Amino acid sequence: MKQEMNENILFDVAELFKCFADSTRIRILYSLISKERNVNEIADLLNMNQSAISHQLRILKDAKLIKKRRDGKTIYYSLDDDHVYNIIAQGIEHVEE
Amino acid sequence: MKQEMNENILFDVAELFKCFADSTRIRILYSLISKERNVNEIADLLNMNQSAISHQLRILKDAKLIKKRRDGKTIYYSLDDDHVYNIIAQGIEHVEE
DNA sequence: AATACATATGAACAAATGTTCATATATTCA
DNA sequence: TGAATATATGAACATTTGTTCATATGTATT
Repeated sequence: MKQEMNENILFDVAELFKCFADSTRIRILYSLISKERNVNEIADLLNMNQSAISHQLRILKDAKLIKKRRDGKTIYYSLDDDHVYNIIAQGIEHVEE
Repeated sequence: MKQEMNENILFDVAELFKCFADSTRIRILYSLISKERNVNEIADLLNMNQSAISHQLRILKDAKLIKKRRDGKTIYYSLDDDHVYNIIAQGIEHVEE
């Protein structure tokens, strides 16, 4: 990590971490570590309504943290990036100390 | 990372990431990677007023991401944890792709 | 003790954010 | 084509959040 850092990059990093900074979104991401899931499955798992989950999935998708795949009526979401797992793992390590 | 995850832990992880999810705070943390700094130094560096920085330092302190050391009138802040560096580094890696 | 310097804090305000509700879009199947 | 299922979206609302302003606290120096 170089000494002089572009302000814009740190701004983007903050934007990225916003995705991990909400318990709904982080539970969604965590649930996708083991396997891909569709929207209603996630909603059931988190015991939240489908609309709330859809809104959050869009945020995660825009941030390129997850990707989608359609199979008939169903849309499956999965993690899109290795960093996602690593960042969550670091976070868990920190809070578990 | 184990399969069944305590909901509370993920909640705490989200709380942790909130610290990294604001550009003021992440610029503060980034500025502390190279060396400890006092409050006014940080305020000058980020071109923000002293009060705003103090408020954010308190949040970072409460989250145990930074620690303080008094030397006379001056209080020096520094990073309190290895994970801080690692989490920021992962974040930068992701956005730089 | 009085002044100056460094930092912290509380209240107020504006801006950003997450959820809900109602409804729209897309796909499948009878 | 029409009904059923799965997902997406926009508006509204309440809550949270970050900054500013004024002021308080703590320390050193004269």
